[in-house]
Formats: sequence, C-alpha cells, structure tokens
Amino acid sequence: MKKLLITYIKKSIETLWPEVLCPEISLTPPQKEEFGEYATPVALQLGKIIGENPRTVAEKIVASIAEHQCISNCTVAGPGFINFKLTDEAVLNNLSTILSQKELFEKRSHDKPQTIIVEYSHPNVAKPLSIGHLRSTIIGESLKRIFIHLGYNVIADNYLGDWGTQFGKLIYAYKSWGNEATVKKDPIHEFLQLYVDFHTKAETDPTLEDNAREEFKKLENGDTENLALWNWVVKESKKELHKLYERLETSFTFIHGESFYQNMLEEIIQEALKKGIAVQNEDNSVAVLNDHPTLPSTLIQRSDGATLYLTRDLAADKYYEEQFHPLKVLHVVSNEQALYFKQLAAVRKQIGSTHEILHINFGLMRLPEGKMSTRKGRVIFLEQVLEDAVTRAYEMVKDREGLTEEEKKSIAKTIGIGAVKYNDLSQNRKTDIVFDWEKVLNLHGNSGPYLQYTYARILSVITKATESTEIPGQKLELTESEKSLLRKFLYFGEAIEEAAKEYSPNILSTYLYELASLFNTFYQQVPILKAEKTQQKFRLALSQATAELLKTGLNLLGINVVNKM
RNA sequence: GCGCCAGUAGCUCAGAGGAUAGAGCAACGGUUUUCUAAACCGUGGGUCGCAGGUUCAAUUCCUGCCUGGCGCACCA
Repeated sequence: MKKLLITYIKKSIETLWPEVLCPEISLTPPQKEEFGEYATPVALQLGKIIGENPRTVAEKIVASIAEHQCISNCTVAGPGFINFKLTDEAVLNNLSTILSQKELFEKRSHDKPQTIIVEYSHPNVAKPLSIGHLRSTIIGESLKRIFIHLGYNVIADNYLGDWGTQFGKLIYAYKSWGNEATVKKDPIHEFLQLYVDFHTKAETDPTLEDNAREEFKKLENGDTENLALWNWVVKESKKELHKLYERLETSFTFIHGESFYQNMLEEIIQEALKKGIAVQNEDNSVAVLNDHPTLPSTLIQRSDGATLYLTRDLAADKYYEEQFHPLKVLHVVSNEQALYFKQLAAVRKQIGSTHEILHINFGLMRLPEGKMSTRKGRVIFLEQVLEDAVTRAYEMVKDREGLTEEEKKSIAKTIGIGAVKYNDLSQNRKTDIVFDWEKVLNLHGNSGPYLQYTYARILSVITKATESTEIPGQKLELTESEKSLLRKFLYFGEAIEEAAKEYSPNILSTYLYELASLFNTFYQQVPILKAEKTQQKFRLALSQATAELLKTGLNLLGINVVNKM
C-alpha cells in the first residue's frame, strides 16, 4: 500500500515538474489519526527546491493525483503536509488479506533467493554463557527469522570460540592444579574455575601467560595430549550449549567453531604475504598492513608462529565466499569490537573478498557496578536469569484454574523466556543496557508476557465464539478503537521491512506492543461475543487478525505464544 | 593522546529533519453480576547534557565543550 502511494506521488511530481529531480519521498503514518493513514512532507522539500510556497506546491500535487480506488481523500495540512486517507474498502481489504494468511506483507520477488549469512551467539566453550551473550544470540536469531520471512536464503552460523590462547590457559591450569574427578562432576563450572584461578595467579606470576601461549602453540601443532584435553573440553561444552539453545529455541545451520578453520590458516598467512598486504617482522610475527590511513595494523601470526583471531576470521570469510557466494555476512557482535571489524573489513577487501560484511553491533550489557567480567567473577549467568524468570512466571500462573500442572509448567517456561528475550529485543540494539533484575523479570506493561497475554486472551474469546469471522459487505459504524486497530494493521509489513533494513528487531517489537495495546483498549471498550451478530462477526475478524499478527511477529522475534495463560 | 558509541520524565528506555516529544516501572486516583485485572482509564512528572551553526522547520544534522561507556598487534 505504501509503495503504491509513493508511486502515485512520484508520478505526479514528475509530471508537474519534469525538470526537477524528485527528492526521496518519505511517507509515514502521522501521529494523529485524524490526519489519515499516511502523510508526506515532500511538498515542503520541493517548495524549497523550486522556490514556490510549499502549500501551493502541495495543492498542485494533491490536485494532480488522480482518483485512485484506495484513496478516499488527500488533503493539504499545516505548512504543506499532504495527508492521505484511505478508503474503507482498502482498509478492509487489508484485513481480509491478513485473515487469509496469504501474504502479510509484500514479499520481495527473488528469481534466485540471495544468501545472507548471520553469524551470532559465538560463546566461548568452557565458559557458561553470561547474560551478555544473550544479546548476540537473540538479536541474531531474530534477524535470521526476519530475513527468512523476507524470502532470503539464510545461513545461521554459530562461530564458536573453541580455539585460541584461552585454551592454552585452560590446559595449563588443568595440568598444573586441575583434578579430573572434580571436573567430571560439573565440567563447565570447573573449567570456569580453572580459568578464573589462572588469571588470579597470573596477576602475581606473569610467566603463566607465557606458559599458556606455549600450551596453545602445542595444541595448534597437534600435540596429542593437548588435543585430547581440548576434545574433552569441547565435547562437554557442546553438550551444555545444546541444552541452552534448545531452551532458547535457537538453531543454527551449522556450528563451525574457530577450530574448523585450522587447516586454512597457513594458506591465509601465505596468501597475505604473497599479495604484499602483510609483512613478516624480525621476531617472526606477521602483521597485516591495511591501506587505510588511520587504522592501526594488526597481527595474523604471533612471534611463536601461532595464529590469532583475525587469522581465523579471514579464513571464515574466505570459506563463506567460496562455499556460499553470499550477498552479505552479518556479524552480530558487541560494540567493543567496532575497531576490530573495521580492520577485518579493510584487510579482506585487499585480499579480494567481494561480499559485503556488516558488523551488527550492539551495546554492552552492564551491571550497575560496572562491566561484566568472567575473570573477576562479576557476572550474571544466563542460565540463572532464565531460571528466575520461569520461576516468577510460574508464581503468576500457578493459581489459574482449569490448567493442569503440566500445562502450568510449560506456560511458565514460555512466558519466562519470552520476558527475558523481549526485554532485550525491545531496546535499541546500539545502546548499552544496564542489567536490571526487576526489568528483566517484569511480566507487566511493555513486556513479552503482555503480548503473550493479549494473544491468549484473543484465543480464549475465539474458542468461545459460536459465530464465524466475517468482514461485512455493507458499511458498519465503527468505534474509535476499531478504527485504530484497522489502521494499525496496515503497518505490519512496513515494521518488518524497517526492522530488516536497520537490522533492528526492536522496530518490530515496538510495533507489536502498540498493536497489542490498541487491541486491549478495544477489548475493554466493546463487547465481542455479546454484540449484535454482524458486529460480532466483524469484531471476531479484528481479534483474529490481531492474533495472527501477534503470533507471526513474536515468532520473528523468536518468542513463542501460548494459547492459555 | 587518538578513535567509536551514548547523554531524553525519579528509574529503565523508545523516538532520529516535520504537526502538541512518548512508553514501561515507581507515585497517586478510578474500573471486575461482561468475552482472561499478566488488563483498562485517568493525574502528576521534560531547559531532549551545555554552547554555537545549518534549515521554512533541529531533541534529531554539523562544530566545539562537558559527562559516562568502550576500544587502540602477539586476548577473543
């Protein structure tokens, strides 16, 4: 609908002022409903360009826009805004499209679907996930779902941190003071403990760092003992991670950890040297020299011959290019690594990688007392947050009547996890978040459970209904809340497209919250099942459509709905 | 020192050239013989960090400053 209107406006401007380059037309829902469904300030911009009074320009445009069956009227307001009011027919058509569940928005037509790789979550093995890791995981998962919905071929990769000096640290710590029996009892937490202890000891004894590097070097050279230890650690960690992803309903096309690229690393280094974009230093380390004037150069080989994160990322980049020919690769990684990604982008460009890479950066999850740090033990684990959220949700659901214990547990799980996910997804991706227990576990107001509740409420009404949904042929007198809801339905597709364009799921979550809020107002104000028959059918149609949009939208955020709660 | 990000209500945050800047939480008041009160309605609460500039129009863009966060080769 929006695209159609833009075409009309553009055509009329091009006819009126053929010599003028038409500015980009912004068409947005005005804040006030009385202004109609869409508005554009294009006449204000145009007035400036052609030196005419914006209002006159606007009036000319309005006059030239021929009658279209979807436009009921189009008027000039204020300094020169053009407001469009759609016909009832157009608005009701949109409702029936939603109900028929065909296409909830205008899909892009792809002859050949283009591939987008979303790389997200990337936890380090041997460490439990902190609440900070949640951001990458759920933002990535949501982007994955959104792009699939938009018709792309999406590959989800979890780039596991399963290689690097950290393993040297762990191996050294285990060999030096580890105990097999304690590790076996609770592998992940014991690995963490070893890692934390390592850093505590390293503070007073700097030689430990060298020892760790030595162990990692041995691992990279295929030392049997270290490799066996590494395999064990990875196996235990993956088991643990698998459980968590299942809980979060997050899935990947594949999980290629950094270790996957091991045998490509030598080639990467040699290629870079050959192409003259890297140089070998006297101490045997290899530094890449990007051609950017201000970016600091960085290493792809340590002086002891071992590789670094960048080396492995370059290998992954090459692998993606050769295997999938992606349109773009999205790296969902926190703000901290902004500089690193600039370096990566600069280097791979010199190597000749052609696909676009984007750093989908997000703000840090901070504690009120400062940055989280696993080493310092100042950290909140994801596991615990989910646990608490589910417990709190259970407290709410346990007194409900007509639900079995089994149902209550399952509902609590969905609600609790939905609350945690929504809390994160509803905030702008780029800004830092201060972790706040009360907010994360909140089940009221602008929250995941609010949306889930709205959905469950609608389903309850629909199951009790004896009439079928029907959109009336003849004109109905609509209440304000019905009109608002119908109007909101128009913008669903736009919210998804916008979220995709900005790689920001919070645009969608805001839309869904507003939609639910409008529905709840409507629900409160008018009876549905006790209304007169024609009206009842129509109100059921409105309810049904709201439920469809909520379910689809929440699914795109990675949040499930429940039929009862 | 250099670079990146941010500063909006008591708190946590949306909004990003357009019409009277919005939510949630917290505070206060109201709504249940009606379809789920995890809801709804209302009240109070703002120098959009500060100062300039660009523009018909700036909280939004530009510059400077202040404050906070993050980063700046052998970590990932």
